[in-house]
Amino acid sequence: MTDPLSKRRLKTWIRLLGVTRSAENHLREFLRVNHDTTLPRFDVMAALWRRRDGVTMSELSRMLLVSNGNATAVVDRLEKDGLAKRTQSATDRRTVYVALTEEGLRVFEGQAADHEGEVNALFGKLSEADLDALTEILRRAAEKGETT
Amino acid sequence: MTDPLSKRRLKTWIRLLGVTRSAENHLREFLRVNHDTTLPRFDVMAALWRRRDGVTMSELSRMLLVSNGNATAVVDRLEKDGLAKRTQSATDRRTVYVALTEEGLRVFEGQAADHEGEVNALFGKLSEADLDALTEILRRAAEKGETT
DNA sequence: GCTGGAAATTTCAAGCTTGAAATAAAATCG
DNA sequence: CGATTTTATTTCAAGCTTGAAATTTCCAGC
Repeated sequence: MTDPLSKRRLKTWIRLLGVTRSAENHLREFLRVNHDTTLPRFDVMAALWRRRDGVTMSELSRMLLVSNGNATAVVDRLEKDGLAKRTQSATDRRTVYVALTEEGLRVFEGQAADHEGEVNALFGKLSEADLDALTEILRRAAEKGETT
Repeated sequence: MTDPLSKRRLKTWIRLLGVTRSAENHLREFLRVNHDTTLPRFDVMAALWRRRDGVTMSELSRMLLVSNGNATAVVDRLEKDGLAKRTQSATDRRTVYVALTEEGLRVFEGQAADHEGEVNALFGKLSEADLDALTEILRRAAEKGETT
């Protein structure tokens, strides 16, 4: 039988997508204008910053929810610009660790502070209660289980 | 002065992005496997279906929150596959209307029913109250005003 | 120690996406 | 009217992204 909430879930998903895209577009423009960088580069650098002691390419693509090939391409470009570097694992010759360079670290930290400010402004209308509620709903949404 | 909620807003935004990407990845795979199509094509067709009496290229890209060049490229491919067609405006020779063809309409309606079912399953854990709350929070988030 | 399968990464083609520049047509206004 | 500006679309280069295939290395079981 058809779920009576089906249409509402679809509509809400479309709204969610709209808000997310809109915020992404805003942040993309912000990073481009103020830091001459792109969202994918920023995302990769953020992941590398969060795991400063080293990440493998696979972990990186899992963290960012993108394909392996994608991670390879973005890291290639960051490496070419001297912002990231690869290191072969000593114990497993298939594995490659990626990390920010000194410069990458410095550059990212400058971007990150600004980026946080922009996100804060973008979602300035959300109160603490909103954030709590949203977090809880997102947690439940991520369960992707059956209809209640 | 620094906003005490700033870090929480950032964290919530990252979660929101994670849930959205995860759902998009799932739906992309679903459309690929079951309907041999892609998310961007589906999105464009959905917009054309919603506005069956015709949309201009500009309206289309605004609806989807993508660049003009992007809309052009996707519509080009849909047109090549006989799923969409362009028509010159009679009154303004700059303007182009896009619409689904008969086949496009038929194909989309098949995909859409399935897609809705998949979204419903994906967010099956969200109750009606959750959907109400989420919609309200998203509405507020979209206001992008100052901190309260 | 072999051998077959699993895992980590890269490569590649095709499609997606942006932002800027180019084209063309319409609107504004002196 | 004619010049300027605005609007609609396309084109293009560069970067992003996927999914599949290729490579290399490790691991499990014989």
